[in-house]
Amino acid sequence: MNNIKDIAKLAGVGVSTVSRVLNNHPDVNAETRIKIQKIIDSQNYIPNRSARNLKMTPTKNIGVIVKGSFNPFFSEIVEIMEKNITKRNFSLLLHYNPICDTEDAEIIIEQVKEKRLNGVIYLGGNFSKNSNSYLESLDIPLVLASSNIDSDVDKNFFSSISIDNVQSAFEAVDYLCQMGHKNIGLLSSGLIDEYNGKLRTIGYEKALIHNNIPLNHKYHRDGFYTFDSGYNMAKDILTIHPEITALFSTSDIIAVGAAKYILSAGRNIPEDISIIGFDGLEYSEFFHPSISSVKQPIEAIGEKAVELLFSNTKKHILLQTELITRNSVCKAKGEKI
Amino acid sequence: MNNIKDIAKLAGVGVSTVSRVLNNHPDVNAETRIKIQKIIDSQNYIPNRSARNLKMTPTKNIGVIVKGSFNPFFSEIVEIMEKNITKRNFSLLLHYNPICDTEDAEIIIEQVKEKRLNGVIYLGGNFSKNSNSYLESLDIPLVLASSNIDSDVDKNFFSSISIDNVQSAFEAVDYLCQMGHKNIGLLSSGLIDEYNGKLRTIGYEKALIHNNIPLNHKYHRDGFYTFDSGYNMAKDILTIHPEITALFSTSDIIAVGAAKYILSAGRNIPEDISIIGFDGLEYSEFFHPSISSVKQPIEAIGEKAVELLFSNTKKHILLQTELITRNSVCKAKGEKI
DNA sequence: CTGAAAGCGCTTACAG
DNA sequence: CTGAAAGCGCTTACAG
Repeated sequence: MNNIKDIAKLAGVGVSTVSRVLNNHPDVNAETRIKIQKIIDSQNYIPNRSARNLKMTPTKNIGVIVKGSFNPFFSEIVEIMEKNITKRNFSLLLHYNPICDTEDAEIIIEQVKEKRLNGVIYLGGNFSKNSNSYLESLDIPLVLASSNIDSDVDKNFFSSISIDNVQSAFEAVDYLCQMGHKNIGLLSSGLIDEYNGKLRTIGYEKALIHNNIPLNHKYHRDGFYTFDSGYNMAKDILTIHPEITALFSTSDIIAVGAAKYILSAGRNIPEDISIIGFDGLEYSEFFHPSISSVKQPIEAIGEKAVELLFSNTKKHILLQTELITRNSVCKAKGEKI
Repeated sequence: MNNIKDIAKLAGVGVSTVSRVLNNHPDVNAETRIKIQKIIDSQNYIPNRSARNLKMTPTKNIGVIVKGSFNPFFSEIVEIMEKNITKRNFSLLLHYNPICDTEDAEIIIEQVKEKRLNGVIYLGGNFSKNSNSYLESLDIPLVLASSNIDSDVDKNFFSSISIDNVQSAFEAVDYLCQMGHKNIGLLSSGLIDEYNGKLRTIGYEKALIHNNIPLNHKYHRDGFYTFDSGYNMAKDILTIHPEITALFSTSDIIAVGAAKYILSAGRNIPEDISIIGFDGLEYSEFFHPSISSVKQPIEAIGEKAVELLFSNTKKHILLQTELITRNSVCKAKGEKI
């Protein structure tokens, strides 16, 4: 595999001229350009990006770093960001940060150095006290979107955007209460996502209190973001507590797993058990019956994040969600319609 | 943000010594090492990976490049590869190649140069005649897994592993025939994945012929890998052809969308319509009723790909799939059990 | 319009 | 055990 010197030699020109052709600089003689381009093509020459990054002065690159790899929720947000970043004549450089034990804040610095970024949007991830020193040393704008930010993180060095987890969960559970449900189970993602799990649990509890329903910690299960986990949590809680008539789940995947258990056990949704999920993904819509869900404002997250990045101010925004009612919730038995 | 020179100056040592600490080289005085490490930590210094890549001689790096971003099917395969690569004391460097108009083969060269890879496994993607010159110039082992490889690609420069699409589809549709179905609709992903769509269509047709059922091209719909597409194709085909009693879908996502339509229309699965998906994903298992599916040999793909990479031979392997029967298929009406 | 040279931030023989 | 120097493959002023 050859480098720019080989190409220059083959073309009988200097490396600078080859570089100019590579980068579409205007001041190259037309014939020379064609000659060089032919050699580049025939050799299948591809410049080494590491060398390029090392030398190039930052040119309108926004890094979008996604924590975890296969999350359909983030995938849609990235698409929206792409549009909004390109609109401003910047490029989006996407990086997936696999779940590992390196600090998320550290990854940001690493990517900024490696790719000479002019700004970073980080999707997801966890930021704690340990992040502070990294974030402080960053000299370009940073926006954290849907990230878990501990209360001891210094918020002066970045902007952030997320949903009001407590309020969102409150609305969903309050709706269940208004439909007459009193024994409402909570299936949370607490084992894998303590942050969101906890906030949504608080919303759940607030809704019960608001409706004068005593809290019962036995109605709370913690699990993972998997169908399986939802299935098993539902099986467990509904077997032990047959008096439960509704389930609030902190994720659609968990809700689908739970719904699958309910139907498999020969019971009906919503007649026997009402259920609400969280995220508003297609999973829940295409389950049968379609599962009601708290829809995350995907578009707004994508747009606002880019807007914040370019705004030269540090802001921390909480977005509202929307409760999508589909066919998985009905009045509790004995309640009048 | 500082570089290795700054650290060296701060520590009062040469850059080489800092580099040695960074790379855990043994021959550094213990005290010096501690002193330098302290400064590295306090400065939150992170080496520039571009510079590193540029200089470092290749050291046991295997690149795994995934085409397209959010595919749960690939996600599991990557996990298995990770285990098998680490077992051999190599590291897996993951790269997601977003769908764009750059040749997949070109991306391989680019990544090899940028990251100094010792081998590449490419998951998915398309390889045509245009790929030949790139693949030829590659001087490290390459394995294409689940990729679409045109017949005019020169197979002497890489190994490959994929499933027997024709046979897999044949088995699924043959099973449908044996259950007495004669009017079998085909919902294919042909609009977005011509390659797999075509091969699975051939398997479908072979099965019908094998069972003396005349082909009817009106029973064939092409769409995308989305729930929505499956829903709409099912709606269309079942409305126009009420005589259809079974559906074969070339993807689980399409199958779930189709199943959702069937149930939404007030019809039953499998009593009114039988349905089989493809891939064996959790989507289909957790739908209610669980949808039968052609399961891809995920483990085998992951293991064999790594094995081939390290084997020093060029081989092209076709793996068998397994038809998982769940609750979405029954005998056609009028057929005796 | 073109080329020689400096330098991006590292690593690694080499000499000590 | 340590440091000065060369060089990875590019880009970009600079001089012509």
